[in-house]
Amino acid sequence: MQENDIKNAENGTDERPLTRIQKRNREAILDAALEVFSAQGFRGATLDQIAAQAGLSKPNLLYYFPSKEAIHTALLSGLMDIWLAPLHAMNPDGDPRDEIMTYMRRKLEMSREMPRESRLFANEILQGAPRMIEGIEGDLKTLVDTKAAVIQHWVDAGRLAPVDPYHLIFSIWALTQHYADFDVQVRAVLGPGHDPFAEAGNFLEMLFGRLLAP
Amino acid sequence: MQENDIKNAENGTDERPLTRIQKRNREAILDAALEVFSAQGFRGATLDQIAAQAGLSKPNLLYYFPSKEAIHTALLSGLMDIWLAPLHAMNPDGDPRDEIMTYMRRKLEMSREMPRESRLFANEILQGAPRMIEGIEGDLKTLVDTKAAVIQHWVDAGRLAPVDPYHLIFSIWALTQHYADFDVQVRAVLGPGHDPFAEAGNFLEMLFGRLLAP
DNA sequence: ATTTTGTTTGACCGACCGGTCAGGTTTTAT
DNA sequence: ATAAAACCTGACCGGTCGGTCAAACAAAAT
Repeated sequence: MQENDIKNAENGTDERPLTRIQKRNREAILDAALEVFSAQGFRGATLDQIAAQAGLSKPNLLYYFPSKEAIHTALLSGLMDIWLAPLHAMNPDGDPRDEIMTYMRRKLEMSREMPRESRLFANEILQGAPRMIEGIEGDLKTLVDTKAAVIQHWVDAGRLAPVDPYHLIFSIWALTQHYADFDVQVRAVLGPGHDPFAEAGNFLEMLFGRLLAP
Repeated sequence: MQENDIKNAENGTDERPLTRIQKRNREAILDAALEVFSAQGFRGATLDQIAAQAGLSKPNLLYYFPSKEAIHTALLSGLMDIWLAPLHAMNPDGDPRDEIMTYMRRKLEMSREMPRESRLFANEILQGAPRMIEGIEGDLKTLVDTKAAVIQHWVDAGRLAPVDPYHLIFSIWALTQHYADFDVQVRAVLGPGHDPFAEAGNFLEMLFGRLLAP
């Protein structure tokens, strides 16, 4: 007989620890799926494309994930936390302008270093967020509500120019993610010899600097 | 015998004038295609969806347009002019701040009244603009270059706060289109009882007012 | 009234889609 | 060494994809 009831101490579900091969292939699949989903959207992407990108056969993909849907869900849920981290890090006890400027800088940095993730989210929301609306109405709204209240307190205390906290946050999202999501357009318009993200950094420093000045 | 060589005076191609039925059905198809393409992207959309939305049979679609690709192209080329119109209307002889604020207001108005068109463009650019890169590198870049030069002259003449003209235009695009493209997210975060576009109007008036103040 | 032209559709095609499965191969545990 | 477990694949399945076509139908011109 065989000891079979392995319990994972972290979550109580019965999961065996991942083998080297499982770890390597799951990562390869998720990376390939990020590449393809972010460039094609969910419906536009195919398992064959993802398999080819990952260097695996299609049946082998489905050995590690039960369905196309499951791969997509795994990507989105894994990314939600990463995406919210910079906003989560905004400190109510810090200096108002510093905190908001730091948040903006971190979001721009994420756009530069994780453009595929940004485009994955953009694709999903553009298409009505059918597989993400729960997380948006839940975790995301809760976090934004919390941080918007913090900003509102700063405004009420006269420590910040009077701005609508929600639309301030939206403006940071819009401006920073634009450089990842519309990268092709930005580069085509600017032409060669430009560093869009570096220029955006300077521009956004000035824009938000002026917006938040008392 | 029949007089058959009808020449269109406008472009020299031999096109008969459109029938009432042709006009009606072409419009129905393009409207349905806008609905579906903007919500699903090119690859994600199907001819059956478009046909159903238009109230026509699939073969009948292909009686009016030779292919899925042709419908998409017709939509994009028809929309490019509409999309560029507000920027085109920016008057070099007008008051700098008025001209830029008016441009921002028109873009926000377009986001409110033509969200499907905005999402169609967003989908295309997100996915690398494979069917639009020509127009972006051509007409769009040319127009932006021209207007950026105008803005730069305003800055050089001290009539406007010193801003990078290209990124000023990008910021207007990002902020106004965000409310159309990410409508689902914006509404989910704000919750019920909000008019996102009205609030955005107020917020952007203040934001660009402060940015452009001398 | 009839012929010509324009419009519409059901049936169908090959290609591709997500997903399955039996069986082979490699790795790991004993 | 060998048995068990984990890993991988070619062949295949039913459904959907974009697109075709012959034939029926409707509108307009004569």
